[in-house]
Amino acid sequence: MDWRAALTLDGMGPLYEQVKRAIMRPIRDSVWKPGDRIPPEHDLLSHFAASRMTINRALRELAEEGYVTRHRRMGSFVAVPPAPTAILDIVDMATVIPQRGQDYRFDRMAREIVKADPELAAKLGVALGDAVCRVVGRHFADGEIVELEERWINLTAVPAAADLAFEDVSPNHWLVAHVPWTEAEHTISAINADSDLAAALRCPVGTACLLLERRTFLEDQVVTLARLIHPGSRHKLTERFTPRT
Amino acid sequence: MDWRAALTLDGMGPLYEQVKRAIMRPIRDSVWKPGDRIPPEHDLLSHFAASRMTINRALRELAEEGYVTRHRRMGSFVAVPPAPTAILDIVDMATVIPQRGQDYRFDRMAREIVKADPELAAKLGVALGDAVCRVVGRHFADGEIVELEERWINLTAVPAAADLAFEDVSPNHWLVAHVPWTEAEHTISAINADSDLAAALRCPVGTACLLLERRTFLEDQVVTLARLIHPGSRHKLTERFTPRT
DNA sequence: CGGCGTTAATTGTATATACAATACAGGGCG
DNA sequence: CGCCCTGTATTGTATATACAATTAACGCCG
Repeated sequence: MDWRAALTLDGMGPLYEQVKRAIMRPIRDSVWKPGDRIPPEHDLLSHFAASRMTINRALRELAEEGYVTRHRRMGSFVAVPPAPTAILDIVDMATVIPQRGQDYRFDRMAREIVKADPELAAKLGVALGDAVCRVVGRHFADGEIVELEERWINLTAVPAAADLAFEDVSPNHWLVAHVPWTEAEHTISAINADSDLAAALRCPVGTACLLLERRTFLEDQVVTLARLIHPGSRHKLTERFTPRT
Repeated sequence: MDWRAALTLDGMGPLYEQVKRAIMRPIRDSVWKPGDRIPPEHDLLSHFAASRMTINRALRELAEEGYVTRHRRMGSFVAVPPAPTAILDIVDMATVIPQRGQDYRFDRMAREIVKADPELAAKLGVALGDAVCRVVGRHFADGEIVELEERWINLTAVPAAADLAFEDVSPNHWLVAHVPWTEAEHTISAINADSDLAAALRCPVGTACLLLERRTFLEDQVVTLARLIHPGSRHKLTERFTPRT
């Protein structure tokens, strides 16, 4: 019954939006965790002194947005956060591979702090000579190389990364957990493996590889730059979407 | 007043969803074009014999989904579709290349009506032996080969395609202009050019190429299947997007 | 104890109604 | 003519109410 103290209206905007925010607050703050029960409409209705249609609209929209799930007779619950699987979404191998029941391992090959040369400075949007953390490593699934990751981190935007070794945890995995972002830019192309790449991927020279370059932004500032390379024939990436006609 | 004939309910599912589909039909079929006025709630209400809340919910959700725009006192209008620039969106070379100031040409290499073999039938979701139109052609920009298109069209879903030669206009261009769709599925991979592909693209054997396979759906029915192949080193595809949360 | 019908809690949809907010349209008036 | 004021069409939100659908829980009965 103590949920009543946590759910307060903020008096701004339409009532149904206030109710949405009131319910999102304990969800955002992890006071209510995935699977937890949300009070039924009838209780919220009396608590907020609103009509059921208003409460229903708030919960229905939260359900459409994926934050809660609802079932007749059973009630409403905090949703489990969706696993990101779409291609160009942030795919974190450390999360995806175990989900497929495979054994995951990250193998760091290099890590250094470099000063930005003109090309890197332009791509990262930093000043010439600014410190950038560069990490190279491989992602394994059941012992097979799934992805080669070459990563530059803007230490001006993410100073905490300077103290990390990235020996067992990939930059990708650490970044998605610790650094917020607002926008991402992707470039996909196909390249032939040169001798260095072939050695790193343990594939024949000349093999067609899928190269995904990603720049991640936080409010117009480039946070990080990644080159993710997949041995082409083996790994396909799919997504499905609906048009925004 | 002739809009009344075009707006019919289909009797399936909740009323507000039927109303949504009824309104989407003329929008999807371009009978109502961007900027066109949608009848006000009051008129729809009497036409469908529904309450205003139901009509309002249908239109409100269509607005949230980006298909219509609404303004108090002014009414509801068909939304102008956002310019399709994203990578995996429908990219029509015949549109994009002239926009870049380059000279565009389509060169048809083959066209045939085939009967679906088991693999094709499965991919297109048609019965074994159903008629399928297959077209192969190349897209040129300033005389250079930019894309090889191999296309299968489900003639059950798009019978009109049986009468077209696709000599100068690509299947892609014709389809985006004439055939509505609701969903698309993409698979991206990298392949090495074999001798046939190398000949078609006029590139060395073994060149890494970007292969984009696209299945386009209209209400769970596969309309068309495309294999779009780009010489990898030269052509990159980019998109930019914001996270969902 | 097990199967089966009943009840009840909860969400899903629909209607009728009301008032507020917005912004165009038209008229009165200087 | 230009300005303001009011009327009005249209969408936005809120309430009260009703019935349908789903399914867990209960209780009855063999």
